[in-house]
Amino acid sequence: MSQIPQAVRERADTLHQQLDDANYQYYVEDDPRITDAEYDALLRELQSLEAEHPELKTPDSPTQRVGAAPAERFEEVTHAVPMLSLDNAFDDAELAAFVKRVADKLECDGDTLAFCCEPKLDGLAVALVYENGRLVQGATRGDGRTGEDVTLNLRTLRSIPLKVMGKEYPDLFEVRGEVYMRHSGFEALNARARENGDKVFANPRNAAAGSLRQLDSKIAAQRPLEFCAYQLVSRENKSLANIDAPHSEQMKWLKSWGFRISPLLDVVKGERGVIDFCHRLGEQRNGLDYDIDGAVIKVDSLRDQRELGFVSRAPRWAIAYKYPAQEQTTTLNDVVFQVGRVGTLTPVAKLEPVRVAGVTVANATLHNMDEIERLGVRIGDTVIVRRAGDVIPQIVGVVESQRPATTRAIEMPEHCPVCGSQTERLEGEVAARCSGGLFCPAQRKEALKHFASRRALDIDGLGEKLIDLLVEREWVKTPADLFRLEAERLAELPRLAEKSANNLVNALEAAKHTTLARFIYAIGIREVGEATAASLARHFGSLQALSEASLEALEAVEDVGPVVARHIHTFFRQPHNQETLEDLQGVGVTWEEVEIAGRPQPLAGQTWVLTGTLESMTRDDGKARLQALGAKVSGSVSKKTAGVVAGEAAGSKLEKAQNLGVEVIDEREFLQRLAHWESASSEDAQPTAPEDTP
DNA sequence: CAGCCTCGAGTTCT
DNA sequence: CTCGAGGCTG
Repeated sequence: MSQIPQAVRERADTLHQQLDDANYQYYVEDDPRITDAEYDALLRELQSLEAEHPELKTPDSPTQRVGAAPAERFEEVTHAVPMLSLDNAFDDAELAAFVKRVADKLECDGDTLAFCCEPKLDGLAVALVYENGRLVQGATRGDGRTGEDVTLNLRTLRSIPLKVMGKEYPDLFEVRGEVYMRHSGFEALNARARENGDKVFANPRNAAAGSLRQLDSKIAAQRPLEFCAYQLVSRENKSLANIDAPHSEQMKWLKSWGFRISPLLDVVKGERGVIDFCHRLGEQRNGLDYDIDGAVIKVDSLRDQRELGFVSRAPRWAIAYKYPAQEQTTTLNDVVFQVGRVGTLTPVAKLEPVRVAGVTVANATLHNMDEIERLGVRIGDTVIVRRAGDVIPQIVGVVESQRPATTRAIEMPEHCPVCGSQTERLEGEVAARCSGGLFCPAQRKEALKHFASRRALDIDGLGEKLIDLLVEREWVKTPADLFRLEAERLAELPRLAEKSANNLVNALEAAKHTTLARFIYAIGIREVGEATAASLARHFGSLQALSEASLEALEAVEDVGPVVARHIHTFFRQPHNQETLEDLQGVGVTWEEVEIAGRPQPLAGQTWVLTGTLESMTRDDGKARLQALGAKVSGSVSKKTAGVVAGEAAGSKLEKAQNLGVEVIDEREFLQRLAHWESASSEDAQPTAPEDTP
């Protein structure tokens, strides 16, 4: 010891202190004072000093957060004070009942009773034991009575003080809290894993759990784990005079000792205060950088806590308020393959029905075989289902620890489940397809649905169920057959009374007159959607010209390259397609071949994007009016976008527009500009030309 | 040839 | 809405 020069020792102490302070500022105060690079430089300097003088290397040195040699297994730890679970409350009424129960038992006024409230982080509970201010043990909750000794892993968390700050603390105490991962850290971790081809984690909670249970603490050290304290358990009190201080007071001590506590922690009064806190937190929830699954409400007074005591395994003085889960686990019962309009086979998960964020989910798409492989999911597995900001449920992961012995692999069928044709997976493509074409009833149904859909011929009253029926009875094989349906015959169908049969026939009659663009879209050429169909209609002006166009002529059209040109070219040269097209014209389907032209188009060359909900019109109406002014209307924002119209509840597109500095206007401004543009463009228009919007 | 921009296709539940 | 892939541009 004595060989170490005084200056070196002092420098080491300073570095030690600076690094501890930096961790405290970053993790406890949320207020980084130095950059990551500066932190690393200080850490490296201390490491080199310690390398030269190993005596400087104390267990509480910041350099010791890098992890130690891998362990064989975790030792079992018995918690001196059991880590109990909490009762749950799922709504306001249950919160109110909790407050009343407590007030009645204490024989006091519930309205003035103080409760300490904080978010319930979605992570793993751990207990840290400090002796003489130094971290000596950290353990998982386990079953509440015994857990696993994960001290080496926990030492690597920079938000856990290895030595507590200040001087006033008990000789022996325990801090309980949650180990969790922030979204930002989780995303970065998964991005790295994806690059290295490693397994990605389904959610921050699983990532935190997996990281904490790493036997190699060097790996744990590289995981962005954090700790947030929620309770002080004093085992021995020699230096603190008032260990009976309210819970909220004790949380302040923890903070002063260098622990992170929730910045959202609040002391409130009575039922009103508790309920308001939970509602406020619910509103903040989506904006947080970490997952919470609810709030924890505790009676603040420790004396009251003691008086209330416990019922079986849960304290009477606390309750966990749980938000409806956005994520649930359930069993994957089966996987079926659905056949899409162009024959794409999509694996659909059949789930044991489970309530997720308010609705019961029984089906979820698995997209394709790549996704199945990525998830590593098998039939019979327990899977994690989420309904995030998006409404559509997705399977985000597998709970491998709960895999039964009898799971079955998911395999792409060799034959189409509907028509029995061979399936094929083209080189370089993710999807597999049924090769049956329109011979396959599933593809025929989907093609007809597409034909009748709103953006195509818009046949009112011809829904999914009816199409299924018509195809199964073989009344309809091609779109042209639709127009030969008769009301009396339709009325024979179950659940289709005379009135609706007549309505349908009328709707079919009305749909016969359409535009060239809609017609091209409706016939369902591969890779030809709404936008491409409109381009083709503008460019060729008639179906005749389009059907005779050479590959070169097709490629000259905007948005059409070799692949799409090939699809179009082939389509018009298939005999059955030619027949159907002739047949359609034969049964009286007509369209305007000449597109509206000649009117000035003030927005020519501009691309606009509509997002959110508009009050005075639908998005489609807005789109049509913009298009009539010469604008292109697209679904995604880029730096080439001329402007974005943001209605109510606009989401990611609005954000992207703001990031890219694209002009964003609200509905009022949009209406004013429309009026202006439309009047400007109608000045020169012929007086007889009607507006194409009401 | 890479990277950006757009379009097409598929999707759940009430 | 999101993903994947086709088309276009620098």
